[in-house]
Amino acid sequence: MSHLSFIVIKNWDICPDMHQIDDMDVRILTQLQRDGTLSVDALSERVNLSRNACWRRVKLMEERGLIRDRVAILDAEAAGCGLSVFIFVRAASHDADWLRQFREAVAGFPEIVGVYRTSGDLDYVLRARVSDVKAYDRLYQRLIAKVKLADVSASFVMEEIKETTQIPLSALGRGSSG
Amino acid sequence: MSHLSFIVIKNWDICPDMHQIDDMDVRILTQLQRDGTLSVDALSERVNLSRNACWRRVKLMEERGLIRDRVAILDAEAAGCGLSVFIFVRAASHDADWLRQFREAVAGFPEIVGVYRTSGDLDYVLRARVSDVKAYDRLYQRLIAKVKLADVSASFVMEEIKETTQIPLSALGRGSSG
DNA sequence: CGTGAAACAGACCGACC
DNA sequence: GGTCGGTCTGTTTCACG
Repeated sequence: MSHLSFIVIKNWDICPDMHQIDDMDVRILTQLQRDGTLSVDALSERVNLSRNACWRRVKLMEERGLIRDRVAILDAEAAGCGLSVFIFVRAASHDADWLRQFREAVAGFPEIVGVYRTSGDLDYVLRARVSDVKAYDRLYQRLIAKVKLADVSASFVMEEIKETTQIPLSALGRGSSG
Repeated sequence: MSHLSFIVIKNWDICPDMHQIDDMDVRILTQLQRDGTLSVDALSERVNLSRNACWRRVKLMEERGLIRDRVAILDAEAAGCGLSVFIFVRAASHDADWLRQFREAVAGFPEIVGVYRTSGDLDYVLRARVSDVKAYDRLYQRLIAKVKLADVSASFVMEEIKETTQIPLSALGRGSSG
């Protein structure tokens, strides 16, 4: 496997307009996922490419939407949102109207930082960030007031063992460390 | 409640060195959580503060670790990691040695982007990003080969309804929209 | 906190090999 | 893809009110 130095993107036969990511792109993206403040100069040095070629690649990946955005990541604890909660939800009904209502509800709560429909088409996993259990309860009350839910159960995060925004690029074509 | 315009940080009586975040800081952080590429100039204009004062606040919050880092956020789909999975795990044993082993294992897998110990002290929620179900199975096999686990169940994400890195600052002192 | 300014770094974008 | 060099924008740090 090690003679394959390029990365194979899934769906490239289905999506012909999807562009290939090569090894150099992976190196650049790996750096930018770690530190988005890197100057093109510093970046080009780390990935072993000229300033200009590096800049062109970054711009291209930004245009294509591969690099979606650059943001500041805050310390949740220091920002007063030290309590993270997973909320497991079962839909009260199955129709499009309910889903629309649910979408609008969760979109309106900044405390809810993630909402995922999971396999089964009935279950949802939510993630919220609040200051404490009292704040969670207020969120819960406001949520169920806006949308009908069957079976809501919360799991409070005691410890964040790992948490990263980095999409795993090194594990695409081959096995990763493990 | 609406007469309280300042933000109350939890634990400020426990952590006397923790600094207060005022309304202006919240405005700045809100902007930077949305767009980390904002120049100090553009930022100061949006939050209604002078260039220099704005710059001083940003630097201070960076020093204090409130602004943990600035990173590039990639499009997972375009990066070939379109499948997101929640993995629910029960620990096989309860001792410190197992936990150490578990920590090291998950740290070594870039596909595993989140690991949370949840209330009960026995349950863990993991989140992984992989290219497809086959890649998930490979990850699963490698994971259970490294660490003993009881009850592993996976939930595949069919749809990401909401996903943000923004810590909810506006919902700290008062109720948020909802 | 605000202004202004100066010195420097970095982004951006040609032209060319 | 690499190099050169220009312009312009943005950062960083002054001094001063």
